[in-house]
Amino acid sequence: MFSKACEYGIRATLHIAVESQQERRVSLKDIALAIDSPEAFTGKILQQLVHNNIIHSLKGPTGGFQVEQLDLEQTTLSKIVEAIDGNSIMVGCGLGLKQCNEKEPCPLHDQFKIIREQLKYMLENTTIYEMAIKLEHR
Amino acid sequence: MFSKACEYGIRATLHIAVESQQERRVSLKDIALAIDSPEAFTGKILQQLVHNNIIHSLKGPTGGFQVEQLDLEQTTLSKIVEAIDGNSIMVGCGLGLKQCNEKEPCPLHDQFKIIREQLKYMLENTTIYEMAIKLEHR
DNA sequence: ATAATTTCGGACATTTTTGTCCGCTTTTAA
DNA sequence: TTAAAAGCGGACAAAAATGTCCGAAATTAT
Repeated sequence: MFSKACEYGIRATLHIAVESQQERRVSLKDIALAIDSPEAFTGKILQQLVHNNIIHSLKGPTGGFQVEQLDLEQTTLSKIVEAIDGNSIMVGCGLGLKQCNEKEPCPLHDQFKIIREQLKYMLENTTIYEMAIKLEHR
Repeated sequence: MFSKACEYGIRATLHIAVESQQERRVSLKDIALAIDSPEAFTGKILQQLVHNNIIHSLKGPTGGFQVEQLDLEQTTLSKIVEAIDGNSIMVGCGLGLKQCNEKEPCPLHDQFKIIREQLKYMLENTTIYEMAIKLEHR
C-alpha cells in the first residue's frame, strides 16, 4: 500500500505529534528508537516532511522535531502520503493498462474505483491529531 | 497495489483466456505484444502461473499457452495474485507496525480493515471468465 | 532425421527502493 | 569562545524488483 518510507514518515509524524502535545521536542534518535526505524533513513524522510511544512525542526542542542498545534489539527494523512509517495496510490489503472478509463474500463475498473474512493476519503479526512489521540490511548 | 509482475500476470492470463475461448493457443511473443509487456520477463511470470496450474503450456511449434475451460470458470483473481505476490496485500499493518491487532490497533486499523475486506471480496469473487468477458466487450 | 519453433530455467544486468556514512552548519551551554 | 549536540545534505552501499540473454529440452513439420 504505502512505501516503507511513507510508513516511517507517518509513524514518525505521529510520534512527534504525541510529544508535541506535551510541549516536548523530539530528536531524530528518539524518533527512530520509538518507531523502530533506521535512523539515517528516517532522517531523510523527516527532511521531506519539513520541506512540505508538515513538521518543523530546530538545530543545535535541545533541537529536534515538532509539529505545530495548528498543523496538528489541520494536516491530513493525505498530505503526508503525498509528500513521500506522491499521488501514485490514487492514480492509474489497477492492472497497469495505459488505456483504461470510464469509456474503456479494465475488468476491475469499477471495483477499484470504489476501493480507491474509500481510501481517498480516509486519507483526506483523517488528521494528525485524530491519529495521535488514538495512538496515545492504545 | 499489485506489483508490476502481478499486473503482467493478470493481463497475460486474461489475454490467454480470451484466446482460449476461441480454441486458440497463444505464444509468449504474442502475449507480450498484446499486453505490452517485456517478453522475457513475462515468460518468467507465466512459468509461475503454469506451476500453480492457473494456465497450461505446450512446447514446440504450434505450442503456447492456454487456460482450461474449467479453470476459466473456477479460478479467481485471488489465485493469480497469490501465485505472484503472495498474500502480502492482505496481511500486516498498514503503517508497518509489528504490534498492531484487534487489541492494540494502529490509528488506521479499522478503516484499513474495511478496505481490505472489500479488496479481499473482489479478489475472491472475480473469476478469470468474468474478467475475460468484460475485456472482450470493451 | 533434421531443422525450425516454441517453452523452460539459470545466470546476469539494470533500476528502484531502502539504507548508511560522513562532513558541514547551526545552536546551545559551559 | 569553545565544545558538544543536534539537524542537513551529498555521496555511497545494499537489497529488492524489474528486466535481459542464452543455451537446453521438447515438439512439430518438412
